[in-house]
Amino acid sequence: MINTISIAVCDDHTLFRKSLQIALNSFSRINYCIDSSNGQELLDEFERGAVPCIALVDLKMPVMDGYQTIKCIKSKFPAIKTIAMSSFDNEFSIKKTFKSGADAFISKNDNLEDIYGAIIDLADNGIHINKWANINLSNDILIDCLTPKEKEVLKLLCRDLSYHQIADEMYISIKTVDRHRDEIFKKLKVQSRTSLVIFALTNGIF
Amino acid sequence: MINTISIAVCDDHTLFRKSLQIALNSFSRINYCIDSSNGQELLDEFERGAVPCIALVDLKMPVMDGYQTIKCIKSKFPAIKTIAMSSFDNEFSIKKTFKSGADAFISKNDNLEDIYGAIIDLADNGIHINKWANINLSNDILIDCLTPKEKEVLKLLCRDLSYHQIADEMYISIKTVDRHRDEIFKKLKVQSRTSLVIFALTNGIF
DNA sequence: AAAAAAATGGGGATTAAGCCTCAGTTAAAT
DNA sequence: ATTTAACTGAGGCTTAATCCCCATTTTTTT
Repeated sequence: MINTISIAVCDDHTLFRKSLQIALNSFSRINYCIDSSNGQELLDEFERGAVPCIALVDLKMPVMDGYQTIKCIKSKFPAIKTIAMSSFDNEFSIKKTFKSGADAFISKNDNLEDIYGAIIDLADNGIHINKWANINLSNDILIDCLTPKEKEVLKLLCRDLSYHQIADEMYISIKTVDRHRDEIFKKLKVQSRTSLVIFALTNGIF
Repeated sequence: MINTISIAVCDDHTLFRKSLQIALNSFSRINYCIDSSNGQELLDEFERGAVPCIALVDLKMPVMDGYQTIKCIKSKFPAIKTIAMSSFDNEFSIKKTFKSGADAFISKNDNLEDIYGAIIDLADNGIHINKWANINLSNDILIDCLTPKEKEVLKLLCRDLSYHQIADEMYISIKTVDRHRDEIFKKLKVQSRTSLVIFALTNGIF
């Protein structure tokens, strides 16, 4: 057990990042806290030798999102414990987070004490039993039940491409695109691409 | 000029709200800082007598959004200076913010010093020349050029209602809905409701 | 009072979306 | 080796969306 804990905060919103940094520094056991505005920047810091005990990573970021960032950290710096932070506390985000190898998940609706609790747990025991972890991660949900091709079609549908354009992009026939769309609609229980876009954007899917 | 400044922070994300609160309290001239998670709660606090010098209000909140909240504050507690905070620093949000009667606009991409600067300006001089204010607020942009009826149609289009449903909702004919839509498309330069939804959601219009 | 902007809605046309069934092929899993 | 899941695509259909044109009435502005 280490008494002083070093932290890295990674979030694209400066106001949040800097505030959280100050807030965390007010806890006695946290001795210092670096910050960066995206995943790439964070990894660069680590390469330069500024390696913390724990990294707090926002999921929605430009350049390199939180999932990718956590994956990279886990492969290059396995000693660093990672905590994902997200505004979207739905099953999809949480599941994807743990699949990326994160050690904990914190919602932006949680309290500072929750995040500090996770930090302490990870620093002292290397593990944190997440309050979000039991949100039935067992049964497949929503986008997770989509096949690779269906996900690709979904992504293009949400970029407002027509069937024709999607067919061109994927080198398949319009009819196949239509079949994929049909499956997506049934699996996600929607009847229009508008619903799909609303779903994807409000849940932070892409 | 008052030496001690009291603040209220209103934001639905607990983690951000509490962090900002701690961060602001670290500035010597800020003596205390209350917080609430939505506009209604904030106004209730004010009614109860907890009236601060300055209110920091997030624009995107449940129950009552930032624009409405600022309007209410300005009508019921005109002495309180308001600063809007937003993740969306586009012309639309900024313009709408000042129309609501806000005294300043702060992007969540700004630094803590920016927000502290705005607070000091407002507390000492009652005015803050915003770095965002000169972002050509003069020429009409995007959604702002829509008529009231067009905005209503836009809102319903983004809720994935069909023309038929919109017509029913607004007590007008489908043909009129179609004409409104036509105008919206031309004004916002889009060709599909999907683009419209993407535009609205990624810019925090609704 | 005159002009401009907003709201209304009809006619009509093309295109895209959505929905269903069926069926062959390929790849993965048991 | 056989079942299962994924990918592929055809035919055909219905409805909704998109995009023109036009005209009238109401409201607002000048």
